[in-house]
Amino acid sequence: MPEGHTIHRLAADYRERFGGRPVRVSSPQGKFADSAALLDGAVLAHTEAHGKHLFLGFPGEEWVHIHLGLFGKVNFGGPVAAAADPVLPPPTDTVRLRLAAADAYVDLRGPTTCALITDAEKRAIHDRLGPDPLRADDDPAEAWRRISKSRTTIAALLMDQKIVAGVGNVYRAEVLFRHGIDPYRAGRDLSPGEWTAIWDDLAALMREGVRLNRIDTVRPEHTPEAMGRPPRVDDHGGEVYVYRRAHLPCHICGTEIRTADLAARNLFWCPSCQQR
DNA sequence: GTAGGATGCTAAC
DNA sequence: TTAGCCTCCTACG
Repeated sequence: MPEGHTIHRLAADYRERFGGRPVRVSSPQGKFADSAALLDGAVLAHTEAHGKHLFLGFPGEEWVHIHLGLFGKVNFGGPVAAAADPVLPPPTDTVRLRLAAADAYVDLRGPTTCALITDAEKRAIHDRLGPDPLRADDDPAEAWRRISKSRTTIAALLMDQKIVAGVGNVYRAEVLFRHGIDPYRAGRDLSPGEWTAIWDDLAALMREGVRLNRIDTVRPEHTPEAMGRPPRVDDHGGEVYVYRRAHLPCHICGTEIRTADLAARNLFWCPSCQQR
């Protein structure tokens, strides 16, 4: 689940359900227990996302820094139904962080990072992240400065959070397909216009991802209905062109989708639609 | 029941 | 470049 759109969505969901209210803070799994005790009863004052990093702000410029990594999951819930005196279900023992109010809770499991940090430490995290297509004030030129000088492949550059924040393996594969760009092209071989188009498309796709809480990248004219084909089911919940479709025919040209290892991640692309 | 993978990242070699 | 971390789910016996 967790690419940047998930994290921005979580920032909004945490704010909507707990923002401005005092929250009970606990760490049933234990690894965040000391910090949870310090925060217990404090008001959740801010929530913010930058790329795949989530920040929960408490009074005194203290922040809970959360990074889901590959496995992290967040689960919102309410009281057990049909109880005369509504009670929240007890957390299971893998819950790293639970925030709870009288009528709602949110559980965090399996994150790479869940730590209490200072405002200065938070600033340092922002400083090492590139611009995020989902942050309105972020500047794509900052990313272009590095991409346009780099011999590294655009596929690797898009996954580098120092260069662009929030893009993961799905958006990487899909945006390159949508622009017909060979993933192995060097960053410096892209034109400024190509970069602008990629950035604008990422911003639009990821905004849609926040809204729907899933990744859909297939243009209306390429949906199965539009192309007169049987409906398809992508097993990660969204509709995509190439991600995890290795050896299946390309939706547009029928060529077999290829896959390869790139920087320890699976890359997917259509060798026919994505040339130059 | 078990193995293997997954939308991520970092430290160590 | 590799191992390691964190958890859950599916596929396969």
